[in-house]
Amino acid sequence: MALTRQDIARSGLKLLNDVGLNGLTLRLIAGDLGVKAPALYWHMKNKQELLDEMATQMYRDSVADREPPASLGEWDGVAHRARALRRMMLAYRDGGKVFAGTYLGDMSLVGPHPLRRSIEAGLDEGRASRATFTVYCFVIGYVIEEQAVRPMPGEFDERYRESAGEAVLGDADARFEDGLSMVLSGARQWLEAA
Amino acid sequence: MALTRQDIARSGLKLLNDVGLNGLTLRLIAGDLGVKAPALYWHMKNKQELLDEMATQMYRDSVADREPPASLGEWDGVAHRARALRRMMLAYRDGGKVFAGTYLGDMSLVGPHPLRRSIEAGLDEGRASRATFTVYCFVIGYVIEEQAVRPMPGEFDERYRESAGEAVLGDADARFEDGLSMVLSGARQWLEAA
DNA sequence: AGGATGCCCTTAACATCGTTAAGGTGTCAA
DNA sequence: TTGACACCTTAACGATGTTAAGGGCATCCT
Repeated sequence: MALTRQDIARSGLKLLNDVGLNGLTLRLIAGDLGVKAPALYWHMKNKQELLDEMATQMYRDSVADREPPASLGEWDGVAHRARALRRMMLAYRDGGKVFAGTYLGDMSLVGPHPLRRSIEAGLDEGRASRATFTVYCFVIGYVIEEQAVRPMPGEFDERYRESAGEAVLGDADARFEDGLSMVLSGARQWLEAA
Repeated sequence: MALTRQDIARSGLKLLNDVGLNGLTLRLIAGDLGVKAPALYWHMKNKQELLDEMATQMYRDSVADREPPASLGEWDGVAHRARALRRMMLAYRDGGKVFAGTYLGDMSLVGPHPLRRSIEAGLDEGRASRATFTVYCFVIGYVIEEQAVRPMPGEFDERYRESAGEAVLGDADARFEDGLSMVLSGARQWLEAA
């Protein structure tokens, strides 16, 4: 059967864990799909488009994981999504670099605003977006730094052994929770002071 | 006169604004320095080491700009450094991607802890580091997203025109100040609740 | 039925990239 | 004078992203 852009993106994501972003080549992906490299150019116009599709695909695959239980309050939902976003990127080697700053093809994946209920109740939507965007930026930045030190869970870039401080070396999950709670409470209070 | 690692890094940073990270080639840098590409391998063992040196150099060049006036309080100093960190990355096309997650060669450039006075007065240093690291992550994440939409000040990636929200499209400086004030107050309160 | 029309892929090739091997030129010390 | 070392060149390698040209195979029109 004919290839689809999603097939290609999935193959790219699968291989990412083995070879990393630098080792990810069109010929490798094509080989994995039982096809020659130029065939990919029927489905996408260059490699950047493949990377964008990979980012879109990893976002798509994690949409269910990201959706918070309906029982959660809005801000617990924001925290839930932030953790899911981190999990998503950590699932792939260089996942942060692949996802950060790449163009998301299918914008409908983003879904309704996490603070939709408050917005319907009168909260300024622009301010609400700025607040959640701040949380988003923190997650992106944290994971990129995290993956620089730990390319994969369990691995460790030894160069950081003595130069980096405890804030980046210690238990990464706990450090993330610390930062997240700072950002969340800061964003929340910023919104309430209006 | 003989080349130095700093010469090479500076040339790389200068060319970055013209050709971007993807267009940055060893032969291009070598040509700019009046030298052939393999000459660079006398000074560094591969291209990644060049990128690390570039990150180190841009950090080095901005150290004066980052130092807050002595009159400022500690948290105003943290804000001052965060703004300087953003300016540093925005000064180069793809500056965020170059700097984020690259290994900083000269760790002495980081300087003393921004909250040094409070630490000497009894503040837990580990917690203080986690707080400032959170601010750092936000700045990194924000600038990466910012430069994805605006490769250079004044330019604009048109693909984002209709898909992205106001939080990323509007006045980037003002949006950064919003996010920064959220993160700062959140971090500060997290520290004080100990 | 038969020929044209697209879709999806292949083979071949290109320029350019990071990188290595080997060797040259200069300088400075013994 | 000779040797060693620092710094660079020339030549070349394999691999990469990308393009050009064409082939097989289904589908639809007449």
